[in-house]
Amino acid sequence: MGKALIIDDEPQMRRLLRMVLESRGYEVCEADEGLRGLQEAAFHRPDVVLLDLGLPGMGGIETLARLREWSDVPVLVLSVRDQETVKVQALETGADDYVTKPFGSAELLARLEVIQRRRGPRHTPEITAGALKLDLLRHEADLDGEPLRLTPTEFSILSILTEHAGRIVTQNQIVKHVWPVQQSDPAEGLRVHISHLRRKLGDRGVRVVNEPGIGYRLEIRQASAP
Amino acid sequence: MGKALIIDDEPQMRRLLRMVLESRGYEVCEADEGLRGLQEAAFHRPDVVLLDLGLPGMGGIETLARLREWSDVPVLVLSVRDQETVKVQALETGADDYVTKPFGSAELLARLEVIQRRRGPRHTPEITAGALKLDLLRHEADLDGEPLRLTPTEFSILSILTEHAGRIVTQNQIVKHVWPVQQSDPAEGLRVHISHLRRKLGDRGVRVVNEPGIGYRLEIRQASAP
DNA sequence: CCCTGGCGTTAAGAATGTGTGAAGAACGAG
DNA sequence: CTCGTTCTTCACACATTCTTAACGCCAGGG
Repeated sequence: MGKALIIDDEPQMRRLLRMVLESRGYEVCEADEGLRGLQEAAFHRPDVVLLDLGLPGMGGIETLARLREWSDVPVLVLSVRDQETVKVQALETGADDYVTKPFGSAELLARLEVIQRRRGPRHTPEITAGALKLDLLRHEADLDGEPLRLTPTEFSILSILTEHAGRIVTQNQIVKHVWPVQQSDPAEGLRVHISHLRRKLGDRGVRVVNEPGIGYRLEIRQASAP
Repeated sequence: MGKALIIDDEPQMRRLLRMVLESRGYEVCEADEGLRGLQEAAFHRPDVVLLDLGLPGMGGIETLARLREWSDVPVLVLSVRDQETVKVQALETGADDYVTKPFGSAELLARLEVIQRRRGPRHTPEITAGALKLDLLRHEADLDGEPLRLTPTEFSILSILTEHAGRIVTQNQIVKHVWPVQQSDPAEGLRVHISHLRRKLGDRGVRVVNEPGIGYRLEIRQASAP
C-alpha cells in the first residue's frame, strides 16, 4: 500500500491509527513531536502523513509549514478543534485534508486514498531528462544507459535538478531539499557536491550550470532528433 | 480565479454558492440536474465542480461516476448526509472532498483551493507584462519566449517595474525594494543597473522609460502592427 | 550664451560568489 | 578495531557582480 507517518503526541491515538492503517496494508512509522516528525519524514520518505494539530513544542501548523518547505507529501490533518479559522489556516498552510476527531476509520482511509490519488506528476517513481534517468525508489541513476555511481547527497541534488530540468533551482530550494532540518552554512558544502556531481556526469548530454547569485540549472543538450 | 460548476437542485443553495464563489473571483455556471451537469461540464470545461448528492433523477453518485468516465476535473461533494458509508462511497467513486451542509464559506473556499492546487504543472508565482514573463520563485525572466540573463539586482529592479507595468515607480520605491537596508547615495548606482537592464531588454516590445525627477516606468508596446 | 541639475554610458577596482583540491571527521560494515 | 565510504571544512584561484567615479549629453533658466 505505501508508507504512512503518524505525528501525534497521544500514545493511544497513535496505537489506534496504527491499527487502522496496518489493517489496510500500510507500513507505519510514528513520531510524538513535531521536530522528530520532520526527521522521520526526511528519513523514511512516507507516501502520506497524518498530522495532529495539538502538538507540544513546535505546533502542528508550524510543523506543517516546515515540512512544506521541502516536501509535497500529502498531509491529512487531524484535530479535535472544529473551528473554521483553524481549518482554513491548516488548509492554506498546505494540508490536503482536515478531519475532526472523533472520526470514522472507513472515512479516514477513504480520504487518505483520495489525497494520494491526486498527487501531481512527481509521484512517478522515476523521472527523466534527456539521456538521464532517475529511479527515485531505488536511488539509482542512469546516463545513456550506463549506471551512475552517486552518493546519497549527490543523488538528492541531482533529483531536484532533474525534476525541474532546464529551469533554475534556487540554492535555497536545493539546500531545503537535501538537508531538511538545521544547517550552519549549507551553501558552503553544496558547492563541493556540485563539483563532484559535475565530474561524474562528465560531458554526456547533461550538465549542471550555475546561475550566479541565484542557483543552478540542469541543462540538457539534445544529441539528436528522433 | 477559474471557472466553477455548481450542480444542485435547490435554487437557493445555488444562489448562496454562487455568491460565495463570485466573491472569491470565480466564474460560475450552474445546473439543476445530473445530466445537465454533465453537459455543462463538457461544454464549459470548469476548473472545479461542486456536486450536491441529493439530486433528483440521476443521483449524485451516478453523476459523479459518469463524469469520471471522461473527466479529471476536481469535484467537491456537498451533502446534508453525514453517514460514513455515503462519504466513503463518494470518495471512492472519485470525489476529491466531501463537505457536510451546513458549511462555512471560508472552509469551503479553502477546500476548493486545496483540491485544485494538487493538479497540473507546479504553480509558481509569476508576473507578466506584454511579452515579458518573470518567475519570481526561480528568478527566471523570459522575453518573447527567450530567456533573459539577468543579475540578481537587475532582476529585482525589473520585477518591481513589471509589477507596476505601465505606471511610474519612484526611484525611492525601487531603491527600497532592491536595497532594503540603508544606502549612501543609492540613486547613483541605480542608473548603472537601469542602463544594463535596457541593453539586455533590447527593443523587443518593452522598454524602461525615465520620468525626469520622479522615477521609471515600464512601457509595453503591443506588438500589433509591424 | 553659459550654467546647472538630472540622466545615460563607460570603465576600473572592490566585494561577493563560485570551482576545485585535499585533509580530517563521522559513519557503517565486516 | 580497522577499513572504506561519504560528508564536512578549509584554503586558494578564478569568475561574476556591485559600487564608485568620471565624463558627455540634454533641457531649462538666468
